[in-house]
Amino acid sequence: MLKLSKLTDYAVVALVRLGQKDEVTTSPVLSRSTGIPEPTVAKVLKILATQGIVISQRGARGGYRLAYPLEEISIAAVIQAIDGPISLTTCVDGGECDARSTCGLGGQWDMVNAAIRNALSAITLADMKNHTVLDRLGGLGNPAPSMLVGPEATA
Amino acid sequence: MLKLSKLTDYAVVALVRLGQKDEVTTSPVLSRSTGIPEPTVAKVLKILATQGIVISQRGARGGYRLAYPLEEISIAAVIQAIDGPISLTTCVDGGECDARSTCGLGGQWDMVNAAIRNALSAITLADMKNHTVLDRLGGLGNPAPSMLVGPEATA
DNA sequence: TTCTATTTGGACCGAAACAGTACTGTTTCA
DNA sequence: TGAAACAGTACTGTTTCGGTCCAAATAGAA
Ligand code: FES
Ligand code: FES
Repeated sequence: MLKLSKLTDYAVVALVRLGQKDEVTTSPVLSRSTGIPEPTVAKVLKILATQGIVISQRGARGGYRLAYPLEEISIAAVIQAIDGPISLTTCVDGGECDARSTCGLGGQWDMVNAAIRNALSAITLADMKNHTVLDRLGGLGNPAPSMLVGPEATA
Repeated sequence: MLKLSKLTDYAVVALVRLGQKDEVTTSPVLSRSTGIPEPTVAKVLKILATQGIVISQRGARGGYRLAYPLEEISIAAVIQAIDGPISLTTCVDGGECDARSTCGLGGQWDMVNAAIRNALSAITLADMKNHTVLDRLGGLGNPAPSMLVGPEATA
């Protein structure tokens, strides 16, 4: 469905919430303030900690805090942290593709990947919080001439 | 992993191949010329047919042909046909999200979705075939200030 | 006209990835 | 020393995905 995992969704919510106070916050507290079930938010935070996006403080009175200001954390970074690398297709770089020899459109996918990566890298968590995405980008990048073909395919 | 399904990958390959001859082609033929396993390419074509991207002709001497020229079929359209709608998160439009009330960043995801949709809509199958993506877009849209934060997260 | 070869159409099934949960161990502060 | 909080791992149920199989339809030949 080309949708990012629910975990990533939660991660963004949690991170934005974290960025609102500049102090360590525990998983239970974050769970209550975000509405995300506690075990889940804990898992997400753990992953983000290993990826260096949040800094953890163990022990009593411990918790998590952002490793960078919201302005410096891009959506792409969060997605990569949770879901792994952003490569749309299997046939990139060292990827294996059954049809490699006959396919014809060799590494064209890399271009598509780059396009998406760029789109996601241009949006920061601060933008998510402040609703300023359009401003910063000056209008969502390239015009995009409608969806083309668009067999309304909304099914 | 934010990767699109292998089926979509195959779909693009098959469609580009289809666009090279302006005549009906059968699944077995396409399978041989693309290297994609026959049952799989058949399935892909079937889906594309229901979505109106290719036109099917049943019976003996039947096969498939493109419903539009390659220039008018965007990557986004193909993805939507195979993988369903492009909505990165569960909490869009009518989507359900557990944390709706407390999350704070209401419909901000819609913006992200739009960004991706635009990036994908700007690339057509003809671009894939001719390697002219960069030309048409004048440089992949917005600069994208590095990945930001980029905890190399390539794991 | 009938029959058959050919090709698409739709249903089915097994495998893999994902989300969520639970438990145990380690660290820190009061 | 004890409680609080994170770290890591392992397990389980569910969903999605990739692949296979059989039935309906059409064109052409007999
Ligand atoms: S689609 Fe994989 S090599 Fe072309
Ligand atoms: S993340 Fe779902 S409503 Fe905000």
